[in-house]
Amino acid sequence: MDTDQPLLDEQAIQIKAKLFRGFADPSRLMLIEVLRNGKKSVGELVEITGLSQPNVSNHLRCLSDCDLVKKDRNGRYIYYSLSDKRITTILRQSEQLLSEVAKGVYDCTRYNSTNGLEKNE
Amino acid sequence: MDTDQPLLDEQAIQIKAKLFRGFADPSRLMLIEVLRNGKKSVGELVEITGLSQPNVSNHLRCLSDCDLVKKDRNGRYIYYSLSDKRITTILRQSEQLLSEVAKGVYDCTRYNSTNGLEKNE
DNA sequence: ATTTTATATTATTATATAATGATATATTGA
DNA sequence: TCAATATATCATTATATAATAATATAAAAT
Repeated sequence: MDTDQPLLDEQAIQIKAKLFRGFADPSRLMLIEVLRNGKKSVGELVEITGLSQPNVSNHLRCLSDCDLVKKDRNGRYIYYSLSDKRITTILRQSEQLLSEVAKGVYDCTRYNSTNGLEKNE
Repeated sequence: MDTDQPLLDEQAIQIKAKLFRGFADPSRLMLIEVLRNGKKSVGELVEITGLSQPNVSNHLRCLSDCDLVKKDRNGRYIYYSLSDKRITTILRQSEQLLSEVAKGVYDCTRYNSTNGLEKNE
């Protein structure tokens, strides 16, 4: 057994996991997916996603803190957009991966969140 | 305001978010990172990561259910390895993205898990 | 200045899930 | 068969975090 592997950089792991958590929530991911089509105001995001306004706002703040989206105020509207096109690349590649492993992921019971996709009307 | 966007495919979002949750936990991500260097038995993974054996086993089951890793029994040992090289690609691209947004992610306070990196001795 | 509209914040509650401890199930060899 | 080793399962507990409701702030228009 080879226990003398180069040590794992725990900080690097932590931060990478944290990055993925940005994509790992259905509501946040939905917002990101919508933003792939170009910038949107908070109100538009609320309408399109059906999420509540505070919920959208909270997730946007999270994504913005993580520099995954950037904001751009125009009058009373604040337009959000993806900060980096690598985000799109990662999403595209995940879709390709999913085309292989979708069934397994679908059936996976360890986590099975049903949050985030209820309408608010 | 354009509310007549093509409807979001909620099932697709759910499953994609679920895929990312595979990568979103430090312990699981650590296992995946180790497996980037080639297949390892459960015992080796326990040693290398410092996680407890049941914890490793649980996470491996999760990853295996999701078809992100595959198992290969050899005598009493079960060797795990990454199932698809797209996983490596996604990880590499996330590293690139992180090189841009690392500070934001690091500072992000919305989620701040400190789990998963304690030793078990 | 007040009202209206757009967005953000905050405290609270509920839920998902990670870690642990105890135990069970292989597999091999004596 | 029994002991030893390797891995898996399961119930429990603890924690992280998503959603909500209520409220606050900011900008523009009247």
